[in-house]
Amino acid sequence: MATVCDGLISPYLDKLESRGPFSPAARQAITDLPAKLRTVARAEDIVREGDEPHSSCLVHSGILSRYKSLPDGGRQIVSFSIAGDMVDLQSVLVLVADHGIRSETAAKIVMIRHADILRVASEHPEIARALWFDTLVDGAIFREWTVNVGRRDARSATAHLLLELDWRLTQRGLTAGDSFELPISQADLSDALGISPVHLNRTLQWLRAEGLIRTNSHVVTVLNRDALVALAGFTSDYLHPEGPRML
Amino acid sequence: MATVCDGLISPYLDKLESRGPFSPAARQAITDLPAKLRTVARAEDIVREGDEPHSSCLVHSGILSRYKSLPDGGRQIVSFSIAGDMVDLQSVLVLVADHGIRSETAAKIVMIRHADILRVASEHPEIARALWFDTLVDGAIFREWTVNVGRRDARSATAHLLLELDWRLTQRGLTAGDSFELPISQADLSDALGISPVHLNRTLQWLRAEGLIRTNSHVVTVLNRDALVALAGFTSDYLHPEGPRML
DNA sequence: CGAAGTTTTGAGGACCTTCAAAAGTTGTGG
DNA sequence: CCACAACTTTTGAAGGTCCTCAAAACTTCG
Repeated sequence: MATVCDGLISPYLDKLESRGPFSPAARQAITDLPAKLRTVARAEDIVREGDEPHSSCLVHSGILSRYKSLPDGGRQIVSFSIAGDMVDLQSVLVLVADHGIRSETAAKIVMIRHADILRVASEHPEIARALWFDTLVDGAIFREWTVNVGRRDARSATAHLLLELDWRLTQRGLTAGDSFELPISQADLSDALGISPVHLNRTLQWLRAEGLIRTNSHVVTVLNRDALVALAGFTSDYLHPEGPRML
Repeated sequence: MATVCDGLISPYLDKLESRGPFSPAARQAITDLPAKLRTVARAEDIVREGDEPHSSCLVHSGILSRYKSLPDGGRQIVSFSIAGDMVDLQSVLVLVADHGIRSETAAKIVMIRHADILRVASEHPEIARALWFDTLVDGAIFREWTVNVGRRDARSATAHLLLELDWRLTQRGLTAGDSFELPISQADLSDALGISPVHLNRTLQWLRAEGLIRTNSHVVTVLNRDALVALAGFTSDYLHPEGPRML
């Protein structure tokens, strides 16, 4: 189930370096982080609310969700994590998990111990800054998500979610032209949008009928990007591709 | 308009120290941060989307909001900041603001330059860790906000917002028994809840009629806390009063 | 091929919105 | 200190978005 390998961190290192260079020493410290690869099935809980995890995880492949549960059994997904994302940097400093992490698809994840993350962060201020920045972009995504469920109707919210995923997947080279895989059921997607599965289904039908998207067995194709962007009111600004302030 | 004074940082220092002690040197470094007091009127923009601010601000008194605007003129408030909160730690590392900051009431704010924050953070790893933790709690509040607008109906969402404010104000000693001041118009509150002003008005009337709260010229009194907590599904866990992991 | 899960369809109803106007409150200047 | 203007809260009514329940059609997988 869990094996120790080299090079497991490189997707995350790539992501951090796309935002600015590291010194050779810092680069090496990240590469040398002890990491364990773990394979998880679809719909598996990785962290439950109330847990006190001792590791963060990096997505190697697949899609994870971060979600909060409600007393009535409802679930609100607050973000999706894709390959190259460090999930739950939160738990490095916050002892008790206030939200759950679950695999929405079968996935491979890389476990990295908090103690090791804290060590490299304190030894290399540039790493501390990169991790802090990553946390800040996380926050920006949460804010946009709030706008999505709070102020956009189902059509533009759905369009916005698809465009965010498309944009982030493209950043990692995980799209093929205007198409990307999204092997997530409508029921789970509706938990991300704060709407009912039935209504999401009708919304998707409308997006297809308008010629904005096509879906084929969990492959989404953007057919009319301009119209979709206009409907969603999407800009990638909040994802901060420009990277952190450099000193 | 702007004056340099001593002791302006102490409310924030108190907040950070409530989560764990600092070394004397770190404590002094925070106290010595150059700060300027600024008085702002109600409904004044402090940061606009697209700005590149060079300072973060600490709330000395009053309430600020962080919000995102929509193409159609709509507005979604994603959090309120009260006395002792450091607002926009985000902009320390993120150059371009992806959201606005506005005074919801008349307020006094303390401006602290990013360069100074970065300096003390890099000189004192314990400060860097405290600021990172603060950012993580910020993220937790955004997530809960997403749940509020996404999965709770107007009644429980409103109850939840009031309880969050009550809890945070109590932490700072800004409540009087079960009452606290909330000098914010219903129109602005509805922007925080993602509902229309008219519907918020009816929701507040319902909360009053049920005997859960009383409102008197912008003073909110919690009359039946147990029922309000049950309605909202509120716990303070996500606000992480326990503080960060200690090494 | 059967079982389990997922998507789709239908219908009725609840929640929330919009528009418009009245009633109440606050702030300011004469 | 009152009068007026501006703003905020409240009320009413009609309509749209979205929800729930329930069942049928379609996929996927063992």
